Amino acid sequence: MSNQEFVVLGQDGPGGCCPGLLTAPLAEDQATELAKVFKALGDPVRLRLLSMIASRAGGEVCVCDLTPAFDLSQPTISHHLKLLREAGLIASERRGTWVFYRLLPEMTDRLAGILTRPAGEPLPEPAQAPS
Amino acid sequence: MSNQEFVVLGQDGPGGCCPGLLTAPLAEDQATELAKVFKALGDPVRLRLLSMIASRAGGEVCVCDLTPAFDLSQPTISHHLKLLREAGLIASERRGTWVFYRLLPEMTDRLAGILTRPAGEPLPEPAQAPS
DNA sequence: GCCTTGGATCGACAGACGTCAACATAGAGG
DNA sequence: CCTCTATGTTGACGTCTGTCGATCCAAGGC
Repeated sequence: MSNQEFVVLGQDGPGGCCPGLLTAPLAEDQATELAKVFKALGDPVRLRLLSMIASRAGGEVCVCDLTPAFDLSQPTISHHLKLLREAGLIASERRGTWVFYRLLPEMTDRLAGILTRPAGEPLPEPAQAPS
Repeated sequence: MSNQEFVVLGQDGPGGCCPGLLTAPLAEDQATELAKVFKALGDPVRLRLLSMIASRAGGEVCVCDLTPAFDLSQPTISHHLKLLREAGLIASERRGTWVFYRLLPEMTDRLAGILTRPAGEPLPEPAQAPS
């Protein structure tokens, strides 16, 4: 069950966290890895699942509490949970009969950092004729 | 050209910004709107395009500077730019012969806020048997 | 007017994605 | 061992998405 295929993401610069996406042109392979995570977030069902998991007091949710919240079959929910897990956004653990999911805050933190622009952004000025 | 179909997103609570996604279960229509934006980010080409636009000194990029950076046809790049525009992430403006794109930082700011968890997150404790 | 150049749009096609029913698997409890 | 419940996996199906070539529109220069 704990076979999450962690997404590694082209690492943070040695000095601080996350080059940015908004500051540097973003290399091709970094873009590919990042896109997988954003793609996992690009579905309403998965967003709601993640939201339900993350906002749960105690930090863990049983699948049996997630499934009835949707008009979807159980295999479909399971499929979406798998995608979120493969994206490195959540982790699962079996305890007895039930499987519990919890948020992996490292990934959401990373995304938030990637989408945050640096404080001293240069003021935009109209560009001239291009090259 | 300025016909960006702004994504509205179920609004921020009156007191502060962005209920969170990580704090409350996220309503169905909010999830749908949010998913559109994340889906726009869920492609390596669009991520690189956004990155190139956002990191450009001056804040604006001509399409003619974006297209040659990819091994893709010009219509394909134009298609991706359209999706980013419809997601509310960028805006375009024609000046003379060329079309310039610029980042709309409101949307990336909003996403960053949505992915940021509140400071005092309760410590996760193993849950008991579910309902 | 015509031609050229920069971009957007259209139509088509292969591949990816969301969904389901059917089946498989893992514990719990007889 | 057998059965029942809770989840994951598989195979199939229709739809959406990324890509292209062909075409069209806008602006400039002749």
